[in-house]
Amino acid sequence: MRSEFYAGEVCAVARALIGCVVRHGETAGTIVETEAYHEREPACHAYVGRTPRTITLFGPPGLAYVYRSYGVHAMLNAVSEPEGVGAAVLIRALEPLEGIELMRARRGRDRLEDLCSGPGKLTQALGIELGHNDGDLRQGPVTITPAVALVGEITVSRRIGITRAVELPWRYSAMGSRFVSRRGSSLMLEG
DNA sequence: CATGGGATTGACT
DNA sequence: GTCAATCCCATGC
Repeated sequence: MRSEFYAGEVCAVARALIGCVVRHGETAGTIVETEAYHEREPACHAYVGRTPRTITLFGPPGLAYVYRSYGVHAMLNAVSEPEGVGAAVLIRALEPLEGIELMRARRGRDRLEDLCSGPGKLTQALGIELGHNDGDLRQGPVTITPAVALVGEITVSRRIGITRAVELPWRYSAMGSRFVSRRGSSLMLEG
């Protein structure tokens, strides 16, 4: 991934990440669902400004922002937009690609569709933890690399699981993929 | 220092 | 459909 890739407008980055590959150790998956978050809207953690929690979001583009959700799950984001702007793309679902047996062991599930079809599931399947916060997604240990296969049509819809700025159509998913997360509005606002 | 709220998931009714 | 688990950290006193 070229270094300026993540410096672009966060929704463009979220769309462009569909089809790219997330890898950690021997596990990897193709991104099929993302959401964009930006400091100017209240659903974004960076909305409150720079705090110990959000400082990574204001760092250079291409960093991993990993935080704990509901005290249980780790969430993986790609810091986007130029340094100084708090924005990131939440990686919400992957199509399992490599290390599937290890994913099954970590998840305690067998079905391929149950391994990475949600932001908390994919971090568990790939072994991504809070300690990966602030890491460089171009260097590893957690990496994102460009799409290898042709990327099909992308569906745009509203973000899932938030209570503020719910109207923004900032969720992107691979049309027809059986590996996307299942919850939330299925309203399609754009092809 | 005490409190409260999640960018979720899985089990259960 | 409902609900608890569980912890980081922003906020307010």
